[in-house]
Amino acid sequence: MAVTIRDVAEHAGVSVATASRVLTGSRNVSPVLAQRVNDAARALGYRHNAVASALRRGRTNTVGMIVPEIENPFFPAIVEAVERRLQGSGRDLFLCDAQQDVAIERHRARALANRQVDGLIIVPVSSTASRATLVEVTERTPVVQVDRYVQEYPADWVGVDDQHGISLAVEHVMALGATRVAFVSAALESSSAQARHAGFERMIERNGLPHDTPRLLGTFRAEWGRAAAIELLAHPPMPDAVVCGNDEIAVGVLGEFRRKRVRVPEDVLVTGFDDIRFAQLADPPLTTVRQPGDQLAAECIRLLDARMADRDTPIQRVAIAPSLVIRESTGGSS
Amino acid sequence: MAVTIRDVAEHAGVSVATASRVLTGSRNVSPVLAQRVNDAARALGYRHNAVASALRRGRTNTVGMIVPEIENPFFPAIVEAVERRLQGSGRDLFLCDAQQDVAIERHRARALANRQVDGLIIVPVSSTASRATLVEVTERTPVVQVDRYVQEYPADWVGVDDQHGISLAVEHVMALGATRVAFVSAALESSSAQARHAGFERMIERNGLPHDTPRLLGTFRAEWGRAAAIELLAHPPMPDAVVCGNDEIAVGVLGEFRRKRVRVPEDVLVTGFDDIRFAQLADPPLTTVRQPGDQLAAECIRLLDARMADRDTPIQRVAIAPSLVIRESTGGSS
DNA sequence: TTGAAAGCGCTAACAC
DNA sequence: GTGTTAGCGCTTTCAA
Repeated sequence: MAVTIRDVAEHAGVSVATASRVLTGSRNVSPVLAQRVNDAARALGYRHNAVASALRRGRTNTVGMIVPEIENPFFPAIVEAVERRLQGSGRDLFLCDAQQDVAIERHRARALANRQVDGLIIVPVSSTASRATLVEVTERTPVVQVDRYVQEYPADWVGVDDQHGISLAVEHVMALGATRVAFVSAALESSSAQARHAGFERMIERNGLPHDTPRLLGTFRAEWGRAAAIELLAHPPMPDAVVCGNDEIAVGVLGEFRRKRVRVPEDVLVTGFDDIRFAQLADPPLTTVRQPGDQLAAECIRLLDARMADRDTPIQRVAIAPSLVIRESTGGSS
Repeated sequence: MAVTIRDVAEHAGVSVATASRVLTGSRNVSPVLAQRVNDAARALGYRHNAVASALRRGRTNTVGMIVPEIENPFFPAIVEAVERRLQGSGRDLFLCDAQQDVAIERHRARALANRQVDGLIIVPVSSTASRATLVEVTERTPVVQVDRYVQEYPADWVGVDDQHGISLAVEHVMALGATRVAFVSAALESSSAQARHAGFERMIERNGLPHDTPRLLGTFRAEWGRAAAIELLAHPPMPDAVVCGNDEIAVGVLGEFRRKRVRVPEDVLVTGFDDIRFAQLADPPLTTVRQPGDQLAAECIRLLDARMADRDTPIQRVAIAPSLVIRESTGGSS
C-alpha cells in the first residue's frame, strides 16, 4: 500500500495531527518537528492523497470547465486564458469536452460535481437542452456560464454582446457600400447563434435592407461555410457581403470563393466573428469581430470567486463590448 | 448538508449496505428493496459522492490527460479521438493544459495522480525536462505517452514514425524536382521536433543534398513560420521547397509568401505535418503528413488498458506509419 | 438476500 | 505547541 500520513508521523515520531499540520502548511508547529516531518515525508516518498483530503475538507482546490467542442479553436483560446487567471490562486483546472452533445455534457457536469470541484465554468451546448444540467449542477456547485448561456434560468454569465458584434460587422460592410448582405451562421441551438442571428435581423430591419437577403444557418464549422458559399453561388444575385457567425465559417466561405475564383474583397466582402488565431492567416486575412478572451476569462474568474464566497450573491450577467478588427477580407485597414 | 446514502437508506427502510448495493448496481438485492431504494434516492435528490467512493474503492473511473498546449490544434484533435474511444467504457476524461511549461505540467500531473485517476495519458512537453514528472507519476499510476515521449526512461508510447513522415515529405518534393530543400521546424525540445529534424538530416545525407541547406528551428507556431519565411527570403538563393515541422508553421510560411508575392507551388513548394483541420483550408491547400488521430487514440487506450490490467506488462512503444496527403501547395494531386 | 461494522486517509475540533 | 479522536460518505467483508 502507499505511504500515508500515519507512516510519516510514525517515522518522524510525532502524531498524525502534527504531520498533517506540517504537510498542509500550518504555522503552529515548532520548526524542529516541522523539519522532522518534512524529512520523513521525503524519506518515505509520501504523496498527498487529495481524495481523502477532499472528503474531509469538502474542498478540492480544483475548478472544472466544460466546453461544447474542444476542436472549435475559440474554446482552447478561452481555456488558456482561464488557466492563466487561475494560476495565481493555485487551483487546478480540469477540462471536459461535451462533444456537442447535451447527454455527454450532463455526464461530464455530474462527474465534475460528484468529484467536488469547488466551482464549474461551462459553455452550455444548447440554450434549452442544457438547462436541466445547469439547474442540477448549480444546486450543488458555484457555476459560471461563459460565452453561451441557457435560456430561462437565472445564472451567472459572462460573454460578449453578440448582437452588438454582428451590428459592427454589418455596419462596416454597409459603410463600404454593400446593400445585399448575406448571413451565414449556425442553427439557433446555442445562445450565441441566436444572439448573432437576432443582431443581424435587427440590422436588416433598422437599415431597410431587402427582406429576402439570404440567411443560411448550419453549424459553426468551416465545412458549413463552404457549403453555404456553394449555395450562395448557386442562387444569384450574389451578395455584396457575407457576414459570418464565426471565423471558422468565414474561412470555409473564403476557401470556396477562392476555388470558384470569386475575389475577396473585390467581388464580395467577408467578415467573421471571434478573431481566432487563424483569422489573420486566412487568405485574405479576415475582418472579424474580436472577442477579448483575456477579459472574458478575468471576468469569469471574478464571478466564480464571488459566487464561491457567497452562494447567495446576486446573479450577474456581464456583457463585454466586442470590437471590429478590419483586415483585407473587407478591403483592409490603414 | 447534502443527502447521503445513509439518508436514502433510512428513507427506504433498509441498511446503508443495501442502499449502496442498489446504487452501485449490484445484482444481489431483491427487486422490492431495489425499487424502494431507487425511489428514496429520487425523492431525496441523492447525489453520489464520488470522492468518498474513490477513497473507499481506490478507483475513480476517470482518466487524466495532459497536453503541452491546448491551443495547438493538433492536440484537441487527439483529445477528441481519445474521448470517443473512452466513451464506450464509461470513463470520464479530465484534461489539463501544461501551457508549454514543465513546472505546470508537473503540477497538473500531481494533481491528477493525487486525485487518483485510474490512468494518465500524457504528451510530454520536453523530452528531457519532463522526465522527472513522468517517472514520479508512473510510480503511482498507469501512464501512456502519446505523440511525444521522454528520453531515457522506458514507458509506454504511441505515436507516428516522425522520421518516416518527414522523409515522405522530402521524397515528395524531390520527386517534383526540388534540390534545395529548406526545413522549418521547432527547437529540439520535444521528441517530435527531434525526430522530425533527424528525419530531415537523414534525407539530406542519403540523397546527397547540399549540406548548407537551411534548417530554421523555432517554435511549432504560425508566427515562427512567418518569421522563418522572412529569413529565407532575406538570404537567397531561395529554396525550391520548404518542408515544415508542422502545419501551423507551414500556414505561417504560406501567409508570408503570399504577402511577398512568392507563388506556391510555382516558385516554391511547401509541406506541413499533422494534417490539422485548417491544412485543407489554407491557401493553397497544404500538402502534409497526416497523423491518423483515431488510430493513435485507439492504440493509446489499448496500451492504457493493458497497463491498468497489469502494471508489469511489458513496455510497448508503438509507431504508426503516417501517410502523405498531397494538395496544391506542392502542385496538387490527381 | 440483508445488515452491522470496519475502515479508506485525512483534517479539525478539542483537550492538554 | 502537540496529541487524541471523531468523523467526511462510501463500499465491502463477514455473519446471520
